[in-house]
Amino acid sequence: MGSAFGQRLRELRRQAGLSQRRLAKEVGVDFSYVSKLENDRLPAPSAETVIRLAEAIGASTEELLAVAKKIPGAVGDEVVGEPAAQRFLRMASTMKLSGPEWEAMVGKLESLREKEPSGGDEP
Amino acid sequence: MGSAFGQRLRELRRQAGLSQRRLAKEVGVDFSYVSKLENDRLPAPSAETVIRLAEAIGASTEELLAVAKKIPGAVGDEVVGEPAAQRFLRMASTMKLSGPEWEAMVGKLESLREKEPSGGDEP
DNA sequence: GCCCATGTTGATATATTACTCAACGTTGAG
DNA sequence: CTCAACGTTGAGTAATATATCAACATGGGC
Repeated sequence: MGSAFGQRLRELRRQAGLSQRRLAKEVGVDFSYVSKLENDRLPAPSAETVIRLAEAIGASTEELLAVAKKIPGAVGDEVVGEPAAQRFLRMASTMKLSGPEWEAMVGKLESLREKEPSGGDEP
Repeated sequence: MGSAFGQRLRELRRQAGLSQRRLAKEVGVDFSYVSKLENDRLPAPSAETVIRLAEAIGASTEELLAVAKKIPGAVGDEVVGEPAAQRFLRMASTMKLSGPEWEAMVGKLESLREKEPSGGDEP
């Protein structure tokens, strides 16, 4: 199982009509690096570089981060400070949550705060 | 902003009645490493070492992982492959979820699968 | 034929992570 | 005193992450 990152990057770059060199220049990396990424000769780049790549080719940062299996440092650092967050992640991992299930959890997250903050802590 | 990891590790180790050398031996690291960790002279260890430390001192792995701000590789790799998971994490991060809110999300996770699988398509 | 834009490859560089090793200081028991 | 267990410190190492640089190959346009 290759990382699939390279293949997807190549697809998206071509859809954007960019050469490797042009893309590389826009995101600020060496063009040969892009080539190696597309051929899976090197592991996926840092989350920050993945994000710049996604932006340059007009793709979803979340999709590209997902295929790269990277978490932006800021997000990770912010999230993991709570023991309950650790529990949540471990459970989600062992349950192997599907995409739709994750979507459902996003929905729960939204509803967490959009309902009246009247003071009660459980509905 | 010290990492707080060192202080907590020291507390827990003392509660467990272990010397630095004894603990180090049990988890398989050098004793001087434990000393530096407790004095915040070095950043928190890898998630795997944090877990072994927690086990050796009889503490909650989740608490120690949380103060170390580390995610076990297995968990991270499992979780981040879904774009929706990336969205979830980013939202959770910007919302700065509190402990109780994370607990609530754990509850949602549990209820996700314990309710009748009415249309089950796999045995 | 020559150029030049594109893509590929091998060797190498730099930073960070995650530690170890050797030496030194302190304190209480015998 | 001395020695033994405990703790602290400075320097160094090994592995991984994250790339760069120089060189080469290919195909289309003039």
